Amino acid sequence: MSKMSNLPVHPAAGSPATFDADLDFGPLTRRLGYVVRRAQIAIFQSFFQTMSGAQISPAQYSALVIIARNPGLSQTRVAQALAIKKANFVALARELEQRGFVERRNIPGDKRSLALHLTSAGRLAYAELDRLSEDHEARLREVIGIEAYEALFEPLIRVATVNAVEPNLSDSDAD
Amino acid sequence: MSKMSNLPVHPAAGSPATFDADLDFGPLTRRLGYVVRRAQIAIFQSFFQTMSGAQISPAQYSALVIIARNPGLSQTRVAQALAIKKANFVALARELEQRGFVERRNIPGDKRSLALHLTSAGRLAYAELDRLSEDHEARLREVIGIEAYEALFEPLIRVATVNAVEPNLSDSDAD
DNA sequence: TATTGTTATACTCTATAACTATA
DNA sequence: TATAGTTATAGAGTATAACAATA
Repeated sequence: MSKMSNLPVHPAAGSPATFDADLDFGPLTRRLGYVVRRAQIAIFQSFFQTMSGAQISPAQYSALVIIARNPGLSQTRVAQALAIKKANFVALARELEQRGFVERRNIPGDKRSLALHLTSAGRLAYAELDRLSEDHEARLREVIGIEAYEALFEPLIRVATVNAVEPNLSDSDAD
Repeated sequence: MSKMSNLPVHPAAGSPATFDADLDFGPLTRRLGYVVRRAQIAIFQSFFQTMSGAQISPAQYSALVIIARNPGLSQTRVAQALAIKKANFVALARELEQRGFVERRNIPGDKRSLALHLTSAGRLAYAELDRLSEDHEARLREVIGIEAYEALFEPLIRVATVNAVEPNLSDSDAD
């Protein structure tokens, strides 16, 4: 019941994983999902290498960012922002608390909610993590060039909304 | 030990999952890994919607493509092409065989290897799947625009090679 | 000795349902 | 009734080690 460390996403790392030059990939290299998937795996592996000293997963880092920039949010709200089920966010939040990065404060108005804040140690760690992750971005820029790098964000963010609900519908389930 | 259907990657689908406009995401929207990850999840969900009739996962589709375009490859070779561990490819190959799409032939030269080929049913299914998946690409193009869409592939493929091993090293483990 | 396909296994991630205590 | 945090659980993905048959 105690696991200590939510890390791995696919940290086996070390291996090739490139596109095999003497095979015919046919339409695969023109399937955005396939290409994005391969890119995501590679980036996460690279992220783990860069962050190896810090023992932090991409999910943990993203949670720290949201909490740092939006202090006082509830767990449900942070989970929602990161598109994580609140049930699955519990373990993540708990570990960040146990490592002394995050505080879960009771708030006056509502005894159910817990407001998330960074501790001073959390702020320190976050600053360092942010620096490291910026180094990681720099590494990626070196691989694909600054122009291509810059050009990726807007379309990818747009793609991330393909399944967004139309704004004038029932808007049923929240989880 | 028999599971019949390797499907879901994250097919819960249906919900928003967009970037929350009234929260500060800080550096997150400038972290390629985060943006690529969110895009990948959205694309896979969209893929499942488009392919819902065909009952096919992205991994199964990609395997069919490789087998279709490179008939006679061994399991290990296909797994390698897709960056899947050969151990984990066993179930996938078995299901494609059980659904009548793929044949595993013994070859004269080597009694260990199994050569993978599409059956005629497999070729038929593959043609349909390819058509559907092209429809899916069209949908993505509509969301981000044709120019942005076209511009994504080359940089993403390049990113996918960030961790590629330098060509003049020990080249140890194969799996 | 090395490789192919395979099994077994552990761990992570995600989704769902249900509970509790509040509201 | 509805919501926040939580627990339990099942399914799917992935990594590792080991084995039998074959090379």
